Amino acid sequence: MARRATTGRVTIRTVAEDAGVSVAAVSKVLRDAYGVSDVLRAKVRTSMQKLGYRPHAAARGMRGQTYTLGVLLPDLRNPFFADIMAGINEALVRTQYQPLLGVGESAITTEHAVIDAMIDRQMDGLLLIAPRLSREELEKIARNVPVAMIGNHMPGADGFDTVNNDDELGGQLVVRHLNEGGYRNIAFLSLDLPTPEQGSNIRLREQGYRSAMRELGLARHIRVFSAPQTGRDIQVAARHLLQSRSRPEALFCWTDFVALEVLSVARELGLSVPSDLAVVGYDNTTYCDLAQNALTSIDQSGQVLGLQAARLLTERIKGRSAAEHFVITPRLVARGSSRGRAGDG
Amino acid sequence: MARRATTGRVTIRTVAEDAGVSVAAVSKVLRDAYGVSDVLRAKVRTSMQKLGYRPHAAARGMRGQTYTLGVLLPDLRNPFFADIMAGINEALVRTQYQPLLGVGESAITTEHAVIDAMIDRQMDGLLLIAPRLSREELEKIARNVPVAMIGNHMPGADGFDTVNNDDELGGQLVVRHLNEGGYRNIAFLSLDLPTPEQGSNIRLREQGYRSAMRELGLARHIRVFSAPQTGRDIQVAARHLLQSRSRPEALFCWTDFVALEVLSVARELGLSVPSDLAVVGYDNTTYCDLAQNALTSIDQSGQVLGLQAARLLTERIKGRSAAEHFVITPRLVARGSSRGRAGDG
DNA sequence: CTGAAAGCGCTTACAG
DNA sequence: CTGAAAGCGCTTACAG
Repeated sequence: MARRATTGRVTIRTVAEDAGVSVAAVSKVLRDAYGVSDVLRAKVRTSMQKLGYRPHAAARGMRGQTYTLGVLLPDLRNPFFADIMAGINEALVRTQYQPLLGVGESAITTEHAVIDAMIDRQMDGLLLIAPRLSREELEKIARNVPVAMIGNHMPGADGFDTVNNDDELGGQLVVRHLNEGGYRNIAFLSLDLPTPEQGSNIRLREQGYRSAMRELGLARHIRVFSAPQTGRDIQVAARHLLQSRSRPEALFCWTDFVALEVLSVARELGLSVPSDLAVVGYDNTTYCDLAQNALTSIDQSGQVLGLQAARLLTERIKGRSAAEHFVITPRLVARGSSRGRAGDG
Repeated sequence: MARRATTGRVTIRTVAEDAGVSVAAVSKVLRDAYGVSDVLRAKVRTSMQKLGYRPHAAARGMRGQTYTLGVLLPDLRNPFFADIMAGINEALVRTQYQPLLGVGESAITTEHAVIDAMIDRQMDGLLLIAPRLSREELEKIARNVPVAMIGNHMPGADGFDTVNNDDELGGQLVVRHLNEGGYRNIAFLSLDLPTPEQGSNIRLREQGYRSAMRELGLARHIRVFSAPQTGRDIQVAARHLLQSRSRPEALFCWTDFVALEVLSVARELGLSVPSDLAVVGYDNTTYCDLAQNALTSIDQSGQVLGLQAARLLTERIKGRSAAEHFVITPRLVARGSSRGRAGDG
């Protein structure tokens, strides 16, 4: 254990010796850098193959890149994030970059800890999915490391890129669809947030809901409720809402998971969907399609969001500094949960 | 950009100068290593705080540990993995270790790529969740890096630790429960695997199913079907099975997600659950509890599995070399989907 | 208990 | 196009 000089590890130097070239030359081949002849490159490649060389990421990280991208997820329960990851992987396949995920647990302190850990590990870029962090905090982080963000509108941000669907339009699509089905008394079920950020996607969905209601002359029916994050608490809030005298005819929930809980409570209360109550979600996750849910939802193309964000991030790592803000058009997928009011169809 | 000597980064050397001690001393404080006086330690801590020092993980990785644990997940769709992660985080909070996740996409080649990437980044240990890799491959990886595995029984493996629930018992619990509800013609719906590993948890659930059927004198009813991974394909297989003349009275599905698809198909076909057909899943994920599913399932305490595995892994990193194989007792959670046969209740 | 020095495996100017 | 040398920020024996 004394001196590890000949510990068996195949390093850039082993390869250099085997190929009969300098260490610097091997490094250049490794990085696909400019200034090596094809002959030399071929020799080095052969030696690498033969010796089973694997670059030591920590050593690379000391001087150059780590070829690691940090992806921050709010949680592991929402299957929507799987769509986003599929897009990220699609963008990164055939590149040298490896995505590694951290879970923020929807808590600002945990998010900070995870982001710090990623920066400490010299990750080349950060892809933040629906972070709770404020714009100031994000700008600060983006000064240290390239950042792209999904699921939070900050069109004015000039330190990092954003990729979103048009949440306001999404909210409008829902209201118009429900109105066509004969529903008038439509409420919005939002998330109970300690610090409601202005540009958050939830807030924009609500704005879309409000503006469409007004447009359709339904301003008097505008009502916004909110429920916490976890299953139990959602049920309590939903039960309270559905048992009240002023129960709405239709409930637009900010995300699918909440809508599924509402469907559950409606069934327990003996309400029939969609005649007594219409329910609409957001994200169009796989569960919407099950016959027992048949949940109408907004598809925001998670895979495209992920693909686009990963591309913007790698561009930024390569040097672009002007911020880009990409917005996708959402699409409503109608299912049984909003098929029409009793007596209207 | 020429020489970065004074680039502003706070390093161990900056701290040493500020505290008026040696670089080696700071390193020792950083690692909580033996052989520093309380006075020196206090001085160093103060300087670290004051300067906002953050250890450079890549540099640490060059010589010692990276304090990073790699967690390999098969996919991001199954909410069961969120329970496991909660346990992992619980075990790691207040330690220096940071878990970072990679997604294997249920494909051996991707799993290999992710594991290689983690090893290249000098992660201190790997926590593999239900990997597809063979025992030989796992033993080989475990020779390079400490490994703990969840969701795959390999009691004989002596190179790494395993943490599992007793899947065979789980399978037996399901059959006994269904039998008590008056079901006799009980089938098992397994996963279509290219290379079915012997000790895989799915295989053990099947064994439990078989042995319990025999025990109850139902050997003649033993039937094992299988379906692929993805939603669409599962539905096709389920539809075929439920439309056949020899439709079983009860279907035990290897995991909740498949059971939810079966419930969906049953509803589409106009079958009533549980009188025409009982359905049981495995993992007791949050969706089981929704009224529209009311899915009976086996709870294998994902959080405990994760907690235990993370503990074993850190022990192993600290030096233990004897393998440990931990097994948890599963528990059946009965819900409406298996309440009893028509005419029996 | 404390510190000077070597070295981990790369990348980066720089000189040839 | 090619290579020798310095250095990234730590940890690790080793000597004092």
